[in-house]
Amino acid sequence: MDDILSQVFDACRLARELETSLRLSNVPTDPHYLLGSCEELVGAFNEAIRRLHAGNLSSYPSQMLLGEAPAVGELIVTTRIARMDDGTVTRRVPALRTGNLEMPPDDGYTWRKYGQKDILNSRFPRSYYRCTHRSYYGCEAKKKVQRLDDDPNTFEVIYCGTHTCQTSPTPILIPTLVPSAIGNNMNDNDNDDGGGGGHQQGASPQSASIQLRNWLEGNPRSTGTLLIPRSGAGGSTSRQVGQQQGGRDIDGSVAELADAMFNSASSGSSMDAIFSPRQGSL
DNA sequence: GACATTTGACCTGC
DNA sequence: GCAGGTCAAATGTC
Repeated sequence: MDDILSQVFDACRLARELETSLRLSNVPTDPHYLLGSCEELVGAFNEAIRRLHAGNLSSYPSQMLLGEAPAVGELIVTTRIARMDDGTVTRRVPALRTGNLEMPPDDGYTWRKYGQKDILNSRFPRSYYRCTHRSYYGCEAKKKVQRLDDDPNTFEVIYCGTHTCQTSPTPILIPTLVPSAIGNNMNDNDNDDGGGGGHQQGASPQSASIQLRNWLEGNPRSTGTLLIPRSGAGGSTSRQVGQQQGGRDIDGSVAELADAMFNSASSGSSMDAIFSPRQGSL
């Protein structure tokens, strides 16, 4: 398994190198260079996928293999979901092995941490988050995140309230670096929330993240399987998606692009144009 | 400067 | 009184 992780890390490293290269470049990027870089990226991820399908899936923790068999290109994180009478939803989310174990896998929303509390008889503190857009949209969504005592690699995430920020009529502008990986899904979601899914700040990865989240919620809700749209290896370490400062995150991270590409695969989106759709080989 | 996290203090319900 | 949840000032990051 380590070699697979190494391969994934390598692919992420390539993505970051490309990102850095693009950021440092003040001149229009050579299409041939871009093509070569993207092909190298895709090749690296494909290699990781190939190795995963070469029989290594059995090394996953059993809880990550619940539900349907993964499609090619899918980043699989399976959760156990419990819906309470009071409207709260509790999810047990395995920490991504390639990510920061101190952080729960991103769920596509943008959260602002407002408190942390040591809980009686718990080894790990509980963190309290509210939607970043509370002040703008009055979004009352909150979540509590706590690592399990008996399984520090698993987070218990308790969602309270629903997001209202996504219903803003403001159209989403996708970062230029993410032209199609998100766009296909965006159309799907426009049907779901009335052309919404809108968010502030125009073209930001945050918007892309919300789009991903919208798609994700529309997909696996009945299966108890949650596809976390982003791995810790893809970018942020101490922050979650989009929690960079306003305007500054306009540079779509190539690593995020890679993640978006990865996670878009199962919906038959543009990922299919990159990775062969459900290649059947497993 | 704007917005993030941290963390001790405060509030509330049991 | 205690534990969980929230507030808000201090501080950090970009």
